[in-house]
Amino acid sequence: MDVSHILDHLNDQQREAVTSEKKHLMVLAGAGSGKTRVLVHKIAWEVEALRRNPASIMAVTFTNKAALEMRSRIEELLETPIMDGWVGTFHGLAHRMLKRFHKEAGLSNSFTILDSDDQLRIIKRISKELGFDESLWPSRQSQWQINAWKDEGFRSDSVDDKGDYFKETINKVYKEYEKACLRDNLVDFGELLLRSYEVIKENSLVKDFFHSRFKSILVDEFQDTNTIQYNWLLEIASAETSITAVGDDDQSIYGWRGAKVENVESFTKTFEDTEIVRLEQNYRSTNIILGAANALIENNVDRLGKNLWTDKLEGEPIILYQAYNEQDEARFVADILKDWMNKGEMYSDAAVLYRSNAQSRALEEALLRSSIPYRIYGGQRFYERMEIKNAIAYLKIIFNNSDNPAFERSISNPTRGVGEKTLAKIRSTANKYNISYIKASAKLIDEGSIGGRGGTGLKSYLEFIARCKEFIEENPLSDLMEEIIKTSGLSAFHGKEPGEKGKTRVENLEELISATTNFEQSVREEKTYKEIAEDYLDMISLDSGDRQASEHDDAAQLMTLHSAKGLEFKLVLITGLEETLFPHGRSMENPAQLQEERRLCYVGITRAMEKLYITYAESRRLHGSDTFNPPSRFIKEIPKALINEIRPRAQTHIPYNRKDFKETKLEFEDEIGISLGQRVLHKSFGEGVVLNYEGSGDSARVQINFDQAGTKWLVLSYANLEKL
DNA sequence: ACCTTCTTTCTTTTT
DNA sequence: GAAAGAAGGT
Repeated sequence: MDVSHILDHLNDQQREAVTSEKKHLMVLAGAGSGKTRVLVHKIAWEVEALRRNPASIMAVTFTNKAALEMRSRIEELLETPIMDGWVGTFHGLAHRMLKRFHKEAGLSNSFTILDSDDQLRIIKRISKELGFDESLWPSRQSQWQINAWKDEGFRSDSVDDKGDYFKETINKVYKEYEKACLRDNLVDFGELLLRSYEVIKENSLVKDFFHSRFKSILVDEFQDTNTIQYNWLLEIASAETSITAVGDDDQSIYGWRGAKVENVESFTKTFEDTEIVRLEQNYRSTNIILGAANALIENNVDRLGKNLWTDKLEGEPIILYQAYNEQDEARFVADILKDWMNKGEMYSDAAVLYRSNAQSRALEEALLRSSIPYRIYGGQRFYERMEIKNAIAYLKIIFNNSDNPAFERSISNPTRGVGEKTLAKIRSTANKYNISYIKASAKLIDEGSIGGRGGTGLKSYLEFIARCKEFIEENPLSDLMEEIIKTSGLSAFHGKEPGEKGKTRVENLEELISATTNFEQSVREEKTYKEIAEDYLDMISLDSGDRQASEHDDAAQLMTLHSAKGLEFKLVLITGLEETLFPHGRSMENPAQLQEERRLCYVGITRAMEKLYITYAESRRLHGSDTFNPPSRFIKEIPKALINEIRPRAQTHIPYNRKDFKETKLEFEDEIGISLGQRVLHKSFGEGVVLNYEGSGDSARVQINFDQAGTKWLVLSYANLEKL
């Protein structure tokens, strides 16, 4: 067969990667160097040149979106649909494995996937039952720690908590949480991976299945793998399996949620027969933009090393704008976008990036004022909305009696007189007889042990669920969905919430009905109504829907730097480059975290194809008070020659806040005797400049940027500062 | 069970 | 300054 078409449009490095004959392959793919291209072509190469069965290839990604894109690009290149291919996300593939081998995994065939909301609710209950004070031991924190342990591969009995009071305490919650999950057949996201890792490791039948089937595993965004994902991959691979890992250590920005860049290095060390290919030619950005990115990232140590180059034009200089405050910054952004459009460009080719979501408000207001259409990424996703989750809970309980979280959610939304007390009764009965909550409720009703409001409500609920079960035998999913939303009283319940909120909720519920209609129409095979509904539930359990609004309008894109990864835009504006904001204050002390911030900045810069703007504000209203932060250190790390700095125009543009600034400054000076910007001397930290303050009297604290020691908050009455 | 008021917190986010 | 969550009152 002629396979040249696979190699035709690749550069030397890309071709080297695709045709590499070593057993394993590590592709260090710089931003915009065509990494997905290599991944897709590598698969095509294995199928067409090496004559591998497509079913023997596994391709793993992190997001559903990436998996979908990879699949369709492979199909496009091979000109044939992949029928039984294991192309998907880590969690999706682990889920598939656990469904197939549920017996071996010690799960029932209808285990429930717990999202983080449900997980938190269960942890809260356990924490309470153990008598922990929520304010001392916040459940959120316990949840975080438990998930971190799972990501590291620890079960509660293997956690090393000896002598660590904090860990010992949370591990008590973990232990109970494990029990509860086991009893109710609940599997959280971390558990999908941990459990499937354990099964394949310990069960030879499962191991044989994977080892004999998969000859090649390809992993995207390898720098984002955490410990359990890495080990999971190593378990799935047999001694004969070749692994292709594609990643970029410079774009590792998820260390805070357990991702280990070190996996890149340990992979090449563990497997001797690994070819390392660097993709360094960038097809995206101008020379100037790339120069800035390269110079910035040079400041990180521990890099694997890589220097992007391009044969594109120099391009225009990067523009740096110093704004008075966040409003001025936003206005500037709006002006630039207007200009962009007036030059005949599309808004949708422009992105405005920021470090944290809170920054979007000022930008949105300015864009709204200038009537610039924008689309904002972030915020809640469709299947995470409360009203949607409530409706879905009904669907879940109809198809799975033992889905206790779905029972709890549906029984109390809408409220029907069944409160905490009745629920406690149901829970204890269920535990006593080892039955599901819904069976326990039926039992209690039959026994007549629940009377009054609770009894009536519970009874009609059970009848409703029973009716729905019959309904789906003869009717499509979308009709059932409509029945649930209308007849259960959910629509009315959410509709009477105050203000716009209630209206949107009802609209979303309507939207859910059409979502199910769409799903039905996309099903190709002959399936019963019931099967389609079950597929739908499976689909949404690992895909929380889109987070963006209407696709079609020509709108400027607003998003955090994190969500910009993997995207590209002709015009990029990175806003809020101020110390404490970006790099974020919480990451400034720790060198590893600071490097991650720098990589985040690198990701931001490398999103730009043609034109890059960087802005920062002298003063910014944050958490209700004005802050004055110096420009980000990242700005200084970009060579001056690549930057064109522009300052605000006429003084008349000075906004009101400027006045407030002076007033607070004066007040503060009167009271405390120190003003912002004042240089001071501290006994141990040396010289520094006052950046910010809060509080008054004895509790007043000042933030000082010391020349040597960095930025610190000090209580003024103890600091003994000397004015210089 | 529901509503109101107070307190607390304020990075990033996929599955 | 605002949103979310807890606590307390009806």
